[in-house]
Amino acid sequence: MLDPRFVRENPEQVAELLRKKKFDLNVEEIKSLESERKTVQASAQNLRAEKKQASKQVGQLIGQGLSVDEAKAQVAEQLSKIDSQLAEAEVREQAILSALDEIMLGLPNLPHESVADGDSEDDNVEVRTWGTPREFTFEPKDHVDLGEKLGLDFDAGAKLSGSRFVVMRNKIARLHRALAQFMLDVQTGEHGYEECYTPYLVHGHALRGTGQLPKFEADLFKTNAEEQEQPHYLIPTSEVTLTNLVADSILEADQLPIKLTGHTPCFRSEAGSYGRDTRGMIRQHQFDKVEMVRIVHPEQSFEALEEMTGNAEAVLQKLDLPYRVVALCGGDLGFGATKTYDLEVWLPGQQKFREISSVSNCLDFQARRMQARFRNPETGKPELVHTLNGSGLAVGRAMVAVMENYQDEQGRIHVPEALKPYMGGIEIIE
RNA sequence: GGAGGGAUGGCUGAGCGGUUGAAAGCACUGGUCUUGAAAACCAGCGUAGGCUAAUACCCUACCCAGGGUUCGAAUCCCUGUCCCUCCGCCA
Repeated sequence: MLDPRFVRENPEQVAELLRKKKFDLNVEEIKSLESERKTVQASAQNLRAEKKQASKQVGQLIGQGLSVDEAKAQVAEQLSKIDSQLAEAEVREQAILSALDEIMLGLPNLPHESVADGDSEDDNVEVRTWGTPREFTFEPKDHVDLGEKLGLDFDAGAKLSGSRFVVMRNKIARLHRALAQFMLDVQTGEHGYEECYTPYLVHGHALRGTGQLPKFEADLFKTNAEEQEQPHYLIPTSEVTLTNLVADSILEADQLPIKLTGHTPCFRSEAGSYGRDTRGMIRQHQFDKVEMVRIVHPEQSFEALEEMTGNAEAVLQKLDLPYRVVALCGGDLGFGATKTYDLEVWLPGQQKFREISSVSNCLDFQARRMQARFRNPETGKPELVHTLNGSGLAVGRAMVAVMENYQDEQGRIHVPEALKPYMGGIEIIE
């Protein structure tokens, strides 16, 4: 959430910035709701003050020896007048406040000044590339063709759960597990992240904290939808659980930065992407990811963004997979992010770079929703922290990249050097 | 699944339905004292909104959340969430 105060004091400026993100802010609506809020709130407050006075008077009269009924009678007429006015004022007040609240919760984060203009991923800016795509002496296959004989079974996934699910078997399943273990070891052992195991099901408030709710409910899987009970949602990423670990807390300055990582499955309904990437495991309803989250001092978030991007890159470099780093343009930037770098790995089967990691700085956008603060020693006051999150990396897509980049003419996969310690002696997947 | 207990300010922890936004202690901040520090003593110390030149007054709201009773609710009732104890079941 943006600072409501900033929004109402600078609606034009906010609208201008949000245009870069392709978000249309209705400035007039905000202005009129705001001015109405002020007048309604002021009158409701005055009425409450009067009512409070009257009630207090009853207490005082009783203290002076009047009976309760006599004391009540003294203020009855006055009170009934106040009550009817107050009831009306409160209805309006609540309607306006919830309308404003809904608008505020729906506003995306403001893009950083360094973010380029643009509508889609085609306008993202390449920052750097690493590695050289391998020259094949044969026609490289994509992971679906390669996986057919190796244990990557999309038909079995569909049989159990429908489209966009997969079953992995044998050495492919092992490779998938090895990748996750390897990534977790890199992030904990070499980059100082604390390993976490977190729930895969969360309450709505956690999703509200990181920004998936209320706006993106359609992208989530929801459980026990029967009314009454508070529903659980399957996490779309462990950014949700890792980041919300600091919700509703006031941290000491010396606890920062907090660096967390975890390996979890992620569940996405992929609403609105019916036609995209229907082949293979690029876009699944369930996939694994090793996530990185940092909770930092507000002055250090951009530095942390660069570092975290490097932390994700390290995994690709160790796997010797060519990739490029792009800075997302305004139109491609996510809801909570002010700036995002995507890592795109080279896929020989598609002859394309494909997203394998996304690292974002959310500033205080999530912290404000979560009420995650730290005590600033300079002011002695609690202030909002900054949060960042990034994939380090998406396990399924990393496996796709390994398969396609390490294939040979016979359709076998040669296990990358870095993964050998995790493969129990398996060097070739066939 | 069943039976109980609990949720109060940064923390611990009081709080007969009526000047209680809330005792006390700790922590923190300023001061006195001291060569300095500690101790001791004094004072201050929540958040948000409104008003305002103002981080000054004043007003309103907030004692887990949402409803309700009442002239008046931190205090009574209902629902939800979370935590704890016991029983049952269970990997």
